[in-house]
Amino acid sequence: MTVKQNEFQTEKQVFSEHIQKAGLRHTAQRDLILEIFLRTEDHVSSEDLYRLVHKEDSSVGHTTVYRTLKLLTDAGLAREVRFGDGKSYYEPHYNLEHHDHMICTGCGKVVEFFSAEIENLQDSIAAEYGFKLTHHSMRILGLCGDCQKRERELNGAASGAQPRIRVKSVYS
Amino acid sequence: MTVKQNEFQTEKQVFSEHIQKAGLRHTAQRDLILEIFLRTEDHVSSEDLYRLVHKEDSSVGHTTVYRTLKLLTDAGLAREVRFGDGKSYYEPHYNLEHHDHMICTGCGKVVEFFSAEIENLQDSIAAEYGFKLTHHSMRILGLCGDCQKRERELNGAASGAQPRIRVKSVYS
DNA sequence: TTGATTGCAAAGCATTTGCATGCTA
DNA sequence: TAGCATGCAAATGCTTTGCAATCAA
Repeated sequence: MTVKQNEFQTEKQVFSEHIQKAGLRHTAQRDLILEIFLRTEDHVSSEDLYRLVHKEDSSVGHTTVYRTLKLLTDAGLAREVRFGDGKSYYEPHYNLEHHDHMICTGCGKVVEFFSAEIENLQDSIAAEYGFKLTHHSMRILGLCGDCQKRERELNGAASGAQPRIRVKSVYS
Repeated sequence: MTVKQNEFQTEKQVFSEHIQKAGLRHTAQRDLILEIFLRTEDHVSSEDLYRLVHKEDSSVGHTTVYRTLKLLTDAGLAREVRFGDGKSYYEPHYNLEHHDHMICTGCGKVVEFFSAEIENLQDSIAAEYGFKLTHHSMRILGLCGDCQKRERELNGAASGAQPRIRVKSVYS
């Protein structure tokens, strides 16, 4: 494969350790899937990742990608997010600052953001109810600037659903 | 049917108006589904609501419940929430103060809470990115007090997944 | 050698859709 | 009467599972 050997050393190590601790096995498929997953930006669905992996090694099946994404999530290397379309998306998680998502209902654009104040408030709310917070997800749905503009231009014409586009994320 | 006639007058009116404005039709099924939906507490899945409705009128089909829940959402009477198990849940929305959810990953208990500070922060974040916020959802996942206790008692025994129980909500 | 892992195909779910029939306006 | 609504059955789309073959340790 065409993958550089010394990228993502830490993540690979975390993965190896998780595999050993859990008594699982090291396989070429898992390596490849991890490697390609770590190179993704934004949020990949299992299907997205499957296609990427399949391009490099067409012997890897859908099922393995599904199973490996769960494994990566368990290992703390991936985070599962849902945007409300019924699918699961995954994003590399390790050593990444936690963030939340704002999604445009017009074009599907996803903006990632982080707010320390909101994080703190979530902690105190959890504490208030005696919960030990493990993680959380927050989604803000709205219309992005472009879509507001487009809506003003169409003005009144039933705009219907725009094709769902996922653009490169914007970090705050 | 055994439904009291003067409950939920406002909601019924909102529904009627929505139906008229959209050029749709008034049917016995829609009335019954709305009526029963408004009497639910917590969050019902389409399946849950179907069973409740079916008990009163066994001629009502699954499909109609699905379609009516979407209609109620459009009319602003229902809110769709997802807890991450792949299903959609709905809760009566009209005239209810907005709230978010905290979910116990041990027993599935759902606590509803509201934080004005978080609401405000969400507004400013949306504004910062030029979004016109329409709605949002926030889920906090963690272990509730009881499950923490149970975990401490089992202490080390692989606890596995507890049966998923949905308890009556706690309002803040 | 042992048993975890894989990929295929099939099964499971929740949800949606096609279509003939029924019913509202 | 026109055409929206209904309910059934079938289709869809994502995810999971059963299983025989494969492969890591």
